[in-house]
Amino acid sequence: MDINRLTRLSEFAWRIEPVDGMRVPVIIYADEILLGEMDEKVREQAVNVTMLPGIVGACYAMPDAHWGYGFPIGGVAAFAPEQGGVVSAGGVGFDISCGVRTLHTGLKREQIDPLKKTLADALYATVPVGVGSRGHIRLDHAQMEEMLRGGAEWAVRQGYGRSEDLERIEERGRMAGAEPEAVSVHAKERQRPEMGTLGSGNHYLEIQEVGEIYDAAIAASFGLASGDVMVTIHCGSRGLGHQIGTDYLKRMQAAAVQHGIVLPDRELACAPIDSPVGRDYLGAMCAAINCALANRQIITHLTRRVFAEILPDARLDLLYDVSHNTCKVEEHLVHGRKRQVYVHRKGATRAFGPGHPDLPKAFRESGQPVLIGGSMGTASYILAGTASGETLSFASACHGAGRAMSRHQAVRTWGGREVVDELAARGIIVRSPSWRGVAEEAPGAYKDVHDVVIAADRAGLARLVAQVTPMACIKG
DNA sequence: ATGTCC
Repeated sequence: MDINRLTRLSEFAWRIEPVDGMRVPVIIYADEILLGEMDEKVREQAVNVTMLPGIVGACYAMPDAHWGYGFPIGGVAAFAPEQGGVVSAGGVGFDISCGVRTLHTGLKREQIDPLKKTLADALYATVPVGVGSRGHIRLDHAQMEEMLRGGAEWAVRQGYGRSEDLERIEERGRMAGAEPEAVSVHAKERQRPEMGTLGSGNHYLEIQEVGEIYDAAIAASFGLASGDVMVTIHCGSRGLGHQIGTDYLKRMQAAAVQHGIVLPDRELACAPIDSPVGRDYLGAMCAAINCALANRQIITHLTRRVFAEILPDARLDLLYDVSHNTCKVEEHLVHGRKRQVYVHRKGATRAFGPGHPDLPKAFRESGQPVLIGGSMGTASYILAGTASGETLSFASACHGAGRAMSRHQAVRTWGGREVVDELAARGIIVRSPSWRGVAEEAPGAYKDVHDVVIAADRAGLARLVAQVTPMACIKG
């Protein structure tokens, strides 16, 4: 990105003034190097978003931002319904409520190391992974409706997990406002065989070791110490969320025309929050959030079953579960006044700071855990929400490394077998049904996640707490 | 991300 087109606010913040149809500014959080590597498309897309009706504050880009469908991935934008604010399917993303949850095994590296291969094989055999992977659960119509309304709370009721898990999930495991009737029959049919499956692309299940600690007090309050072994699950709402995205994109294109909304880009299709299509989408999207929460809950249950057989002492207590593709109604300060706004976070993690009333007691002092997944074979990071994030980004932070190279380019550059061998030489076991998938996800195809989280920390979006490094990765 | 093109 051309740095000369931006006004520098600080070492880690850049601004584009609102001109030519922009209703609010764009603010990008990144250091000069990350900004230099960022695609011009991020600037163009963020500028386009500021032209949508009812946008408030600014359109924000996180340090891991890259080119997405309509909205940049790593983008945050909030809209006010009383100002004709809109909701956009492209502003949430196709993998609705894709997210990350991290579990504490309660074990140290030395206890896991001799059984790493056994665990990787057993997890790979138990958790369905890959394109079109199918699970063992088949929900009938009534169960599907209950799942879409109940989320992880429903999953726990079905025996997939523990009631104490729910405290450690955004929305306490159940997103209010879900309307299963706003979800097409086709979307539900696609989801029927896919409950409890990991999917493909950047989704994974990883065994990780806590490495460096950056904030000792918060790490201790999260129960993290160097050498501890964690399990992280990264996946979303599978076919259901994707189909909802497809269904509503079409309806929103018509709705935008009908409501006279001028779209700078067709991909920004949207509908007023207070309109039939807008309300239906929000109901369907909340149902997809519940689907993703239930999905991660079932995979957690499968993971615990595997550990119970191999390492019966493993606790696998849930640290936290975050979603990074959502639109949520939240109260935020807009020009110094508290207002209810619809915050789109696409490839951006909610990062509520200390004292936020929606956080469970365990995180009232520290701020919520912000889980940042790296690429396969690189570190992941655990951060904590800050008070400053509220005014900087509607309490949002980055979500991952962000691609530096297209999938196509990655496949031309590496072979899957080569990537697996290289990682094995570094002690990282990879199990995947797809060599191509592994090549697409080669660590070199991603930006350096370390630079991304440093930028997020220095910009004040979230506070660095701990680094975790991979031991074994089950890859879709 | 995705029954990687209805």
